[in-house]
Amino acid sequence: MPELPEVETIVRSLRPLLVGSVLEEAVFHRPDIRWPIPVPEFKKALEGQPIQTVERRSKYMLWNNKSSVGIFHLGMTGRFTISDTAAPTLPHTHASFNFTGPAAPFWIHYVDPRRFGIIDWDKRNHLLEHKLFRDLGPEPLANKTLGQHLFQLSRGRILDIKSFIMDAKTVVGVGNIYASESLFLAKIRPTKAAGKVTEAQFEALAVSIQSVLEKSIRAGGTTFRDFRHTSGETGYFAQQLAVYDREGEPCLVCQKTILCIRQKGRATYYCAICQKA
DNA sequence: ACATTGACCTGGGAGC
DNA sequence: TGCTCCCAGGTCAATG
Repeated sequence: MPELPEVETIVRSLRPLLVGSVLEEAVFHRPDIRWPIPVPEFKKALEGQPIQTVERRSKYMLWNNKSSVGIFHLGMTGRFTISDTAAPTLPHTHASFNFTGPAAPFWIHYVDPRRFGIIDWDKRNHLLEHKLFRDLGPEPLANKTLGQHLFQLSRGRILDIKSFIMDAKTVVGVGNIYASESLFLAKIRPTKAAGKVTEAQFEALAVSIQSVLEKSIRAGGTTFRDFRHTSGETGYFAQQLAVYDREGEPCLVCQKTILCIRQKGRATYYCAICQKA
């Protein structure tokens, strides 16, 4: 499932295709995924108009036309496929979007077996007040003050640092894989209370979050079970993971066994030797 | 305000 | 082979 690097990779691959193309028709094969899709409103706002920009905010992909924005979240198992036909090629295809433009007409299919994803829309100038966007924290990439932001926001918090950085109100885009990976890189124990993490540790953590996300984007995103690029290739960042999904295997730094614990029901991987503080 | 838990779904793999 | 159980990359809503 897509974390931030996967969504960024998908956005970069779809952008050249979509920008300047006209969304002729949006077809919804079922009216609800995670939540009901506002089908008539979406069609009215997006159909018949050229896409001006395609961007990512948090793990959402946004299709902007002159006045409206289409909002897409891929949940845990979502993907887009590109096709030259209207017929869905995969099971669990919940929506299909027909584009015309400079090149031949094409269809983008939205596929999400588990239906944890979201399709919505808003007026472009209202997006920041949208329920899904108004409480989001800052983007982690190209953010020079991330360390300070995390430090100040964490004072007094007893929540463990791993859950703290996974909360999108703290900072967006740090999912379960990259939370474990960045804490390992920064040598911070995942169970430590966020409020006890020092300013210097947060500076190191900010650097680690950024480097692990950027490295994954360069590699085309992590792939485990569900994520594929729109073109169908798998990403290959998984080969570079230091601790995630490596329970029982030796730490790449000290050779001690990698441990797996649960925090808020989610698996956390770490090295007890390298992550003492 | 903050912390914790449950809920939403399907599919794949492990174990019997 | 077939059944059951457990797990999965997210995040919102409801509850203390």
